[in-house]
Amino acid sequence: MGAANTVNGRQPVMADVARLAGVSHQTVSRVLNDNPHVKEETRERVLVAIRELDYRPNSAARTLVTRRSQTLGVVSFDTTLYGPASMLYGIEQAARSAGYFVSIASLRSLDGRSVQEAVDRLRDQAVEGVLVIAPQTSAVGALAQVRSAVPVVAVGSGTQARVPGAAVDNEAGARAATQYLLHLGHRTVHHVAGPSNWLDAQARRAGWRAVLADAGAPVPEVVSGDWSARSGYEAGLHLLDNPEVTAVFCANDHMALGVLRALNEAGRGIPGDISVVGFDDIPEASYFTPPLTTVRQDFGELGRRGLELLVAQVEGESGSKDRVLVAPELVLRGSTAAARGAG
Amino acid sequence: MGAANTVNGRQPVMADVARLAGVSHQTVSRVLNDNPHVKEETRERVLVAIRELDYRPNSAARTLVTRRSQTLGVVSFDTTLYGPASMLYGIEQAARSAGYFVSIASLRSLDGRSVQEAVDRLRDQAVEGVLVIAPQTSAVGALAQVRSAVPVVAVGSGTQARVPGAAVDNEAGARAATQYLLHLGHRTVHHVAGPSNWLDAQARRAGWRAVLADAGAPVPEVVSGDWSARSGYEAGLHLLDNPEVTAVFCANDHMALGVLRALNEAGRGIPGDISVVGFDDIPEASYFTPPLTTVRQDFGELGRRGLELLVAQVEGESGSKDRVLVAPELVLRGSTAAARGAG
DNA sequence: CACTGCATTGTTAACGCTCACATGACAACG
DNA sequence: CGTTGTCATGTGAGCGTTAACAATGCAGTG
Repeated sequence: MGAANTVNGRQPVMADVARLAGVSHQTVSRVLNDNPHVKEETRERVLVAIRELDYRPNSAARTLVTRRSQTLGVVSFDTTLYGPASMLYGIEQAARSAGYFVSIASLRSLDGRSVQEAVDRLRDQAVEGVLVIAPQTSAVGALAQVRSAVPVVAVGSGTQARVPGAAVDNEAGARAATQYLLHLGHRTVHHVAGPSNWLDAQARRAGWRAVLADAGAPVPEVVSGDWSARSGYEAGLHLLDNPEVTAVFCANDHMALGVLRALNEAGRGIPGDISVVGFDDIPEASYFTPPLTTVRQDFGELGRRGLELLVAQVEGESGSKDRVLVAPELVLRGSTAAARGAG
Repeated sequence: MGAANTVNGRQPVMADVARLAGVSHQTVSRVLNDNPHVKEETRERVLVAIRELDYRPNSAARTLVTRRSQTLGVVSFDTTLYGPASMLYGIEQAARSAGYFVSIASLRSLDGRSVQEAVDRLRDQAVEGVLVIAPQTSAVGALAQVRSAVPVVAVGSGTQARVPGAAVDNEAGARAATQYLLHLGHRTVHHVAGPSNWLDAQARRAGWRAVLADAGAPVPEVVSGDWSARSGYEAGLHLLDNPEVTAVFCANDHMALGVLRALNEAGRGIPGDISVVGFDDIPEASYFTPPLTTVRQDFGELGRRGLELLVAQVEGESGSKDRVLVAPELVLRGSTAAARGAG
């Protein structure tokens, strides 16, 4: 077998393959690019030579002449969180199957300058399009301002962003959760919201409020957190002050975890005394104490859809949609039950 | 101000800048590469022209001639998990500050072919080095076989990998956890292990066993899980069968969460009846019920150190280390207490 | 049999940059 | 006042690929 891998001590190039196969370099190029005007026998000979030398095309040279890098960029804020991490995973898979490479750039902070900086960084790499995972209003606002020669698509950034993107229908999810709690007979539902500068937090809060308003239920004051379990815990302590609380809808599972912890510590029964619902359905949610009723969103799917959107733009498909909404799903577990004295 | 961004409808190139500044393209190149042989006044003129046209160097052309892509590749298995996600984050930051771009490739499965495929994919992009986040023995084995013209470094892959890399000292962490439980007066410590094909799982198990052996404590049979909370829950159910269990060391926090859940359900007091220790210190660990004593490992640091290692290899620094061990730290919380009837 | 058309292959010129070397100016030196 | 050296700049080649066009051969056609 082959795998020489060097010719005169350097990486083999197209000309080396051509020489070995007894053809011109252009014929090698044709074989590589599946050009039909190559005799079958010649093609074979070239392929053998390629294998023999373990030749790999130089992507820089190809990019230089075709002006296509086959690379897409992903900008993300905190890939440590479950959501962004899962989206990134979905994105990479979709990119590969669409024939693109993926380059990443993470944001230092959320101001416009930082977003522009990351996009520039990717532009320097000649990416053909940019996908942004940054669900904060500031980031999205910055995004709308970004000067870019290439298409930019947002993923998971609420539904009102001024740039094309794929997002979960947060409002629908929040409505489903709130409605379910009301159906269980709770007089009203309290809400532990996410940071108000996150689009997702805004949408979930809006959905929750809309359902209460429609049902004529009182709309309690919102307690806000920062998505962390710690902030959920603090919100939980706050809710404990109010004996009327019987149902809580948390804007994400981590905060729900904190709430559960606060309630457990205080000896409140869940769901006996208080029902709790989360949002996200992180893998651990079924193993909370008690298992958490929550709204599942498929982050991987979101990433894939976002990437498809971007590819459509990059490849200039006319009439391609510029907005995709993914429906979330309410998952029932042990943290919710009928209100005391209700049906 | 400037930002013309096109010259005759195309992206500006070095020659356009040169013309505008009244110099040769080579002088522009010198300015861009901080060559000292440029008169200050000329440099200024060039910089102005660059800004005026919003010129950005074509990276493909530069890569073609310098044979350096300024890009490093990262191969990872499941970026959805907290550990890998955090490492990726650390890696990207370190890469940026070292002046490199980061391209990612995720693995479909863990066999050697898949690893080779991912590395090849990155090679096709002309990366100058590859960082692998894949802590399974199979992946590391495959890694040792990988044919690659560029340096390959593993991150978080136990301490015995046959390729250079950065890892947490899992054994030390496990020893610390086990020792602590023994000090609390527990007769012995049970272990919920990770999948046996993960190097981390092996090392943690080895550390646990070594301490028990040294202390002359009985070494109970190990219960194995797959890192998930679900498997921890099942392990917990299993442990409940044995009334002698008073202390459990879990190989990660998610499994510890499952164990907590099983014990809570069964009405066992934690830490009154049973003490539980985890490993990782995920952000939620302090909000488990009860808060989890665990072994903290700094994944971000791990990623940074791994990247530094890789950069040292890429830049051919002689005498550079090829192995870095990061020390973990035992974090005490509410899930552990002295054994009943002990000191 | 000259002529057209198609399949196959080769030749040459970009792509935009850096490297090696050439050039010109001007000061310092004997 | 020619020689040497140094700084600042320019010139030309080449990196490895694809695109455009040219050339060849061979079958089919009138």
